[in-house]
This record gives sequence, C-alpha cells and structure tokens, in this order.
Amino acid sequence: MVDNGRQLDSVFRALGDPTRLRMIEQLAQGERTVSDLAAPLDMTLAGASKHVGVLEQAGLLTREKRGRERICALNQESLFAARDWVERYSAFWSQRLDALDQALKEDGDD
Amino acid sequence: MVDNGRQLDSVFRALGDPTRLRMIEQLAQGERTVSDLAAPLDMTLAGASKHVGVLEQAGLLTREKRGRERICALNQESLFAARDWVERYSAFWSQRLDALDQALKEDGDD
DNA sequence: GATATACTCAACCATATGGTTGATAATGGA
DNA sequence: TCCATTATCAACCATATGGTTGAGTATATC
Repeated sequence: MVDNGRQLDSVFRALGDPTRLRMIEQLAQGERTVSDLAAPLDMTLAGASKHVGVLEQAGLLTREKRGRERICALNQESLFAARDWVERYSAFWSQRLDALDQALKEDGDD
Repeated sequence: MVDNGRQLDSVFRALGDPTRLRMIEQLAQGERTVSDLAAPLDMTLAGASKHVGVLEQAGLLTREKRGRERICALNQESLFAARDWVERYSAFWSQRLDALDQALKEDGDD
C-alpha cells in the first residue's frame, strides 16, 4: 500500500482548474481521446494535452496508446483519496458543531 | 440558492497546497487564531496570514476579529460542495465500471 | 503613556502555471 | 508512397503563486 497521504495536495491542485474539472466530468461518462477532451475547449490541442498531463501526474487518469490515439480513462483511486480526506475532515467539524450544540442546550437547560 | 457550481475550482485550488491542508486539519478540531495556525509552520506570520486569506477567499473558513486576535473557523459549505462534486463524479465512474462488468459477465454467459 | 502582541498590508523576488507557436514522431488511409 | 490525423515536445511569454521583509494598525498590559 503506497502512502498516498502526502500527495493529496497534488490531486487537489490538479482539480483546481476549471478546464481540468470539465475534463474529469467528461471522463466520468467514459473513456475519451485527448482530442475528445480538447474539442469543447477554447484552446490548442497542445494546451489540452498539457492539462491531461497534469491530471495523469496527479494520478487522476491513465493514458493508453491505441493506434495513433491516446485513450484517457478516470482512475478512481485518486478521486477516492480526495473524497475520503474531505469526508473525514468535514465530519470532524460536524461532530464538533454537534457537541457545541449539545453543550449549549444542556447549559441553558435549567 | 447561489450558484456555487462554478467556483468549485477555487475551493480545490485552495486545498491544493500542503500548508493549507494542514490548516484545515487543525481547524477541523476547533477554532484557531492565525498565530495558532502559523505556529507549527516553518514560515513567517505574514506568510501564514496569506494562506488563511486564500482559504477565506475560497469560502473554506471565516475569520472573526476578537480583541487583537482573529479567530478562524471552518466553513462547512465549501467543504461540502467539494465533497459533493467528488462523490458525484467518482460515483458516475463507478456505475460505468459496474455496467461494463455486467456486460462482460452477460456476454460470457453462454 | 509606553511597550509588547497579533495581525495585515505593500512591495518585492523567484519559481510555477497556463497558454501559445513551430517542429517532430507515429499511425492510418488514399 | 504521400498526405492527413493524433499527439507530444521544446521554447517561449505573461501572469499567478508562495514566500520574504519592513512598515503600520489595533489591542492588551505594564
């Protein structure tokens, strides 16, 4: 088991760009070539390719050569790692709010 | 209902830095002053303050002046927005994998 | 009032990032 | 074989980012 723990920030950084978010949304619906991903974007193919590279680097997708195309596919693991982190820390916070709530309720309970 | 939808990327970008991830982890345990957040970091207070600003800008925390201190507290909403997005698109992808699985199974089912 | 504390702001610097163009490689189809 | 398609690479540019220092503003404490 790899320690994904401390490159989570690179996953979030990769998601921190509207162009790349769109790419992920595309890929959630199935495999896409780099050209497919580039098509809806107002950008050169080379530019789009660089974005794909960032997502690949962060482990969010895989790129497989098939003929002269490169087929991109989502890689769940990184997405799940991000989800787990966010869930964990928003949950912590929720618990604290609940506890605070409880304390206030009991305090005003005379 | 505000359209948070299209500044999600700023939330992810804010999370895309290890220093700021640590800050969020701190804040998940309760309110903290800017100095509290800065203490464990190898960085000037001014530097830490800028990071807090980024998180505030992205809506991930609120900063409230109390005496000469600024009390920082997590703001669930942005965190939840991030969680929801990630959950949604990783789920889409899972469904596709399941469907593919099913199709393959049925195909080889003679 | 004088001084220390907590923090922000502005200016600055080095590096990273998002984009372009032009060249190149590899594959597919006429 | 010849050309078009798909994609990457390298070089370049402008702007954003992460950090610093030095100064300034409130607030607390002596």
